[in-house]
Amino acid sequence: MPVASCQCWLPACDYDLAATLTSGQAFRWQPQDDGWTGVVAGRWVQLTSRPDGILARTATLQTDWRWLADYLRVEENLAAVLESFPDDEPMRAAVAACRGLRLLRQEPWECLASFILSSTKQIVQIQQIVALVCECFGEPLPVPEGVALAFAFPSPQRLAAVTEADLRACKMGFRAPYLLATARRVASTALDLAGLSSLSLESARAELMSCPGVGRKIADCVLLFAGGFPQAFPVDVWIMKALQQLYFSRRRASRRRLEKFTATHFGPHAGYAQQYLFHYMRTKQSASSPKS
DNA sequence: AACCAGGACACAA
DNA sequence: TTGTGTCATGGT
Repeated sequence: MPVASCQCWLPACDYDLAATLTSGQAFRWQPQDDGWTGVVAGRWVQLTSRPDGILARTATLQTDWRWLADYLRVEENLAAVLESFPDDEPMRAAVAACRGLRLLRQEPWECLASFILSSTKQIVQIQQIVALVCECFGEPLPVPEGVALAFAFPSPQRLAAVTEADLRACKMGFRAPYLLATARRVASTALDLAGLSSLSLESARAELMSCPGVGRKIADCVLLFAGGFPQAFPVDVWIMKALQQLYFSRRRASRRRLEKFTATHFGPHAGYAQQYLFHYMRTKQSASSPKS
């Protein structure tokens, strides 16, 4: 049966939708026509960038669009965030190169599961694995006519009920037992993801790190991208490279020293600054690398 | 065709 | 505390 689609206009200035959706924080967005399609809060969505806002389209009737405005954080004052960054050369360069890049507010479970799958994988591969997991175990969603099938991200209960072999069939390799064990922890309510935001940064981080396959970096990704902790500062290989060559050139700082630096130097929106550095390093490299 | 990817973990020294 | 090997897969 044909599904009536529904549209909404979200005003937003200085919002680089493409950079935001491809900057390695969310893994379910794919380009389609002149916009992007994905799944937010269990709904198929198509987003199209406009000079002064974002055009959103869903497959079913929506009376309240807060779920999407919250996800996109369209109400956030980006100028205030950028002004809180340290006034140094690396941050000036990153902001100049990535202006309009935003942080999203994702659902904790999908974010946690996705980043467990992210370890030692390129962003393209993470997208493929996550897509497979959704196709295999997620509930099918209503989509407009003529649009490819879409699936919800599978619940922790659903993943807790599958086998490690089922997960390995999704090409996730050694991450399969990690995802399975964590899904079972969340499904059994041994880990309360919704309650993380009421904890201190340190306590919330410790809670996440009690999950198998979740170390400091993945925990900080979940805290920053879904937990509402603006000071969480995930350090991956790109950020490490940025810190070494932009802030500690040839001084070989200790891990303890780097930890203190990332926790103090970048201000109250350190996680935002981190995302700018991350995207800056990645796009800078691909721009200078030869293409076939 | 090597090298490396939004790491975590057990185990050296 | 910091260094190394291992894990699985495939993009560049």
